[in-house]
Amino acid sequence: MPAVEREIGRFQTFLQGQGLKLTSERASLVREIFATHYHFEADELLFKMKEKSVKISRATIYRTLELLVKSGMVRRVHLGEDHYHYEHVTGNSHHDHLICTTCGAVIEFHDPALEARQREICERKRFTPTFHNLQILGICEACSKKGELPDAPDRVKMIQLGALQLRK
Amino acid sequence: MPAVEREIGRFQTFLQGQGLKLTSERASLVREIFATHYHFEADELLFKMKEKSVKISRATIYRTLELLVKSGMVRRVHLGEDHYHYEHVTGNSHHDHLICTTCGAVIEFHDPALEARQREICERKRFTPTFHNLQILGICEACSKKGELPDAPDRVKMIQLGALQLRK
DNA sequence: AGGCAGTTGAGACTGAGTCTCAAGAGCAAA
DNA sequence: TTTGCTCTTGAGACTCAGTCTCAACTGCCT
Repeated sequence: MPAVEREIGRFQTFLQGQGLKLTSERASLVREIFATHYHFEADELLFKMKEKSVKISRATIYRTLELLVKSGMVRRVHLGEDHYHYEHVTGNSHHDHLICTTCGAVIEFHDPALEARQREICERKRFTPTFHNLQILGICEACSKKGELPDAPDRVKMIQLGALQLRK
Repeated sequence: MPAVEREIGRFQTFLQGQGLKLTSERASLVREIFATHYHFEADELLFKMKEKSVKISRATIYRTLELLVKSGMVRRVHLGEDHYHYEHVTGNSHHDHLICTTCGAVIEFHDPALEARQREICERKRFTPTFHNLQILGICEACSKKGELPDAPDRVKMIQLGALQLRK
């Protein structure tokens, strides 16, 4: 009765509607995605499958992810990185992200008032929204308690530059 | 007198603070960015400079963009594409984006109520925000009137082709 | 003049993501 | 059973934005 099997069923229904088939590769991917991951990257998935000795190629992973995104079961999100992350969608719980620039933690939240306000803005601009994507970057509670600063390497560099100027 | 020259001055001040210099390459880039562009891509900039016979390398463009981002004069934004876009920051006018998935139009908006709500959310999660990034994808007024369907990335493709020719 | 940090362009490199192509699987009609 | 068709797959070539390296150059300081 695991929920994962239900997700595989949902995917199969979607595929059939498109005249496509649920293959063993596709099923393993759905199983992997819905069993353990929350936010993940395509290559991470490739690695995990290889670890489990499930033979599946990079191309198939990307192709399946595309199908999953089309089916609405998986979402592509930006997490402030220079490449995509994915997350599975359970039910219809849309949410947005707080991203800690110090430790990389990702905190999810959902706020109906925020969504309502966005809809108002769209109406005012006569824009028909289909999807949105909000990331708030900053420092999480744990990191601010530790007093850590974001972007440490830059700071170090600036201090070094400062020292050089002083010497001169 | 032109605002552009003031921006160059601002950049120079920033650079000096870091023990760096305002070179002619850096000045031309700032001039280009603040004169005409709003949202732009790095390769687009490379193309424009070549068009104007200003000799400047890809590496220098990326390096200068990085400095401009550090200085706070330019912002890196995601516009729903798979690579970065940049926008210059005038004053401190933060804004977010409505992005038409049919024609690629980008509509800016600023909504204090939305920002206030975001601050409330952060407070509740004890998260210290430094920056946020909101894109709402959908269909703009003109396109919904025309009844056009999303996903016609011709415009983007043309820019990529332009860049490709340049590259070699 | 010599030293030195900062800067540059050319081009090699990286790595996520895409595309191509030949081979295989499954199914349906003949 | 054979033929034909569509879907699917893996291997690996390819793309392209972005990064890195390195030798050459600049201009300032002593």
